[in-house]
Amino acid sequence: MAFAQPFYNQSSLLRINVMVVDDDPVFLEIMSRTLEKLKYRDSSTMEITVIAVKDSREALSTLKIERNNIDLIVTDYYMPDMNGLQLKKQITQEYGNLPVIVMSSDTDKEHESLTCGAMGFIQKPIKATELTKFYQLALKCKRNGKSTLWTENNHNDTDVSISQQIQFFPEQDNLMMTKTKKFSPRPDSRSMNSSNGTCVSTDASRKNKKRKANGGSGDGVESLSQPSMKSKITWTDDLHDLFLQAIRHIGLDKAVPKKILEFMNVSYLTRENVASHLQKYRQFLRKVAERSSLCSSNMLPSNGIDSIYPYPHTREPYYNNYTSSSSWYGTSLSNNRSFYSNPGHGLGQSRLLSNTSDPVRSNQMPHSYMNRSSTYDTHRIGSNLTLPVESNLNYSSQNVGRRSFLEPTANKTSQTSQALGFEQHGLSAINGSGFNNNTLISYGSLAPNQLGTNSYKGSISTQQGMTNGSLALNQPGMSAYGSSTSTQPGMSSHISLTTNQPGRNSYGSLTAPQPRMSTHESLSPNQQGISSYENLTSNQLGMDSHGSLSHDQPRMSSYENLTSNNLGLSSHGFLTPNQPGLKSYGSAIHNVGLNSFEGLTTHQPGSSNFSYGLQSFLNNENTAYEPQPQTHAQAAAQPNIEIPQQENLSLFDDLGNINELLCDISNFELDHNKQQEAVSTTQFELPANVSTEMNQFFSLEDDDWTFLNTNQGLSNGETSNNVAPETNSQTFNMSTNHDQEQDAQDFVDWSFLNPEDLANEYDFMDSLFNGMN
DNA sequence: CAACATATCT
DNA sequence: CAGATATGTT
Repeated sequence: MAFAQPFYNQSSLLRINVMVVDDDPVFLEIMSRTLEKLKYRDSSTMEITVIAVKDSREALSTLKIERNNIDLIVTDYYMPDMNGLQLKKQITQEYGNLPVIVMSSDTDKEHESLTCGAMGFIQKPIKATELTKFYQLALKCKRNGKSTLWTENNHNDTDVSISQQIQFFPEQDNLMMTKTKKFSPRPDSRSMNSSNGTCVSTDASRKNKKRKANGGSGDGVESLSQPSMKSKITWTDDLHDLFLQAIRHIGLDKAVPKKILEFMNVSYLTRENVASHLQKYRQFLRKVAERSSLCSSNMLPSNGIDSIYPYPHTREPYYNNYTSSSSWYGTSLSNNRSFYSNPGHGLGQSRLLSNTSDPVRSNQMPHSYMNRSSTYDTHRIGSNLTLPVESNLNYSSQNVGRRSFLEPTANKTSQTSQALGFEQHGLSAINGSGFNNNTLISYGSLAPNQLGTNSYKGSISTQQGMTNGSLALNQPGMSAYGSSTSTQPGMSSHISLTTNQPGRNSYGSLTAPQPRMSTHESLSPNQQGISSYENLTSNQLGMDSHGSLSHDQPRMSSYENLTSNNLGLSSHGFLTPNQPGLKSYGSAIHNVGLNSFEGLTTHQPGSSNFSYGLQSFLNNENTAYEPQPQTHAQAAAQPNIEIPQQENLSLFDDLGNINELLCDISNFELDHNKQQEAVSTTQFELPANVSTEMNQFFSLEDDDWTFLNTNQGLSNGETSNNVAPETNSQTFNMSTNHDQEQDAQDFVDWSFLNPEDLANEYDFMDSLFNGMN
């Protein structure tokens, strides 16, 4: 790698490595040269390296190799293939939260950039003097240990002088110890345990077990000449989503770090990383569970939930699923059980989940608010609380000046209250918010206990109302356009959802125990009353699927492959044995009482072909069980069966854009190993003769820069309008270049059903089947 | 001893 | 606080 050496060949040097990405070669060169010229005057103290790359692809491949050596990334917005923000997201996905500054002549991109997690935005053309700010930022990030791997050796002192900032590299560990007492390395604990305090061998092996920066297999090529790259990984939402997916997939009680790590398949993650995160996650869940049990009497009454999900059998698997665990999760869910099982008290969320025009949480959220904001639609079952994208994203007009984009914690109550008609609650923020606000709107991180919240980014528990970002536990009645995790009843989500989410509507992956949902992607077991457009597995009652289905799914309707023991199914694809009462439009074998429009094979009594099939099905011929061995291919083919195409399904990104789901999400996987091509970079060998004063580097002056999250790397300070799948593999691409739309829902959206339809199982199924016919 | 859980540190 | 690291346990 052509530029790698300069990173390592100095013994004590503050190195700043800036990567500039721009497809305009002229600008790129000017920019790079200027940056190089702005080297700090004392080149023995600070060394600046500019890596110039011409496009996003090259930027990513460079990062593969030098991820941990890049302190700052400056990217143009408009570039072919992938714009600067897409690049940012991709970087975040693959390498964590590196500081990215977006450049564009288009000031309209400023807000988008900051919303999407860019650390800064700068308008082209750029004055040379402004470029020093890049170094300020790079230094700041480096100092805070947010951006690069050198965190272990970094001070966190905010007032550290530049001389103290000097970085040492591992091959100078001895030097480091003598020069900076703070940095005395600890003995390796395992070696201490295992070898009576003799930490030499294991310490060495561990210390030098460098994770490869290029996203390789992580096989730990040891090289004493390389620095120990122990970066502080950032659990971005995307990464956390993957983590959650892993937990879902493995099973909550069986999810251990190693398995999670294997599932996640993220090259730069270590088992320790996962273990640490898992620990925090468990703590989080426990906290939420405790809160839930404490607050359940008035915050989240099961009344509303139960009244919508009246089937006891539906609720049951819910709780039984995890009771084996004696860990935190068992505790958590047992709490949840009581949480859901207790008779409700009619406050708040039950109204959200009910078909009533009464005020939702009348003590907190007047009906006028609901009407005015169009945020809630009380007539939707399961609270498909679709957010009006326009109103949420329209920062102009009357909301200007009322919203804070950059001040995450300010208590700006009543700033938006008038717009929301909501007294002194209802602030809005673009960045992280961490307080107990009612009805706030946030485009950044949100913390617990935020009722009626609307968020575009990481949000955690007990937020009732809605969100447009990541959601964690116990968020009833919400609508999410990002990831959502468990125990979120009555939600609508456009991305991944995990367990225990009844009455939901999802456009992404769903896992077990989610009754009465509608989804457009993969679903796993024990999901009753679900409607799905992709793969479904066993034990899903009353479903409607447009993808593969497996066992034990009574009363389903499917448009693709079905396997055995599916009672009362309707299928438009292949069916396998023992599916009584089916209706099929494709191949079917061993089916009892079915109605088929294509090839049927043996042991299909009471079945019918197209000429009279539908009627026979409606006549309930599965009760007239008469074996009628048939030759295959006997039935007439049913032409032009309308099968909803996966390609037509839509996903919504965090900002409400519709994204076409082009590929099967099951193909989605992280692949950090691809694209190993050589990195071509341009280095500029210019004399460092531009003297820039020290204080220039450390004083941020007010000008037309906008900075967001100078403490980059904090996951809650970041925003993004995309989620995991978007940024990753070739097999799952969503374009963000769609106009904002909201209503392209070419599927059976159960959330639009009348609540009474869902209150009765048969009515419910009728709705389903009628919809299919 | 690897892997896990938990405690503590930064 | 989030993530890393140390320590105890299986």
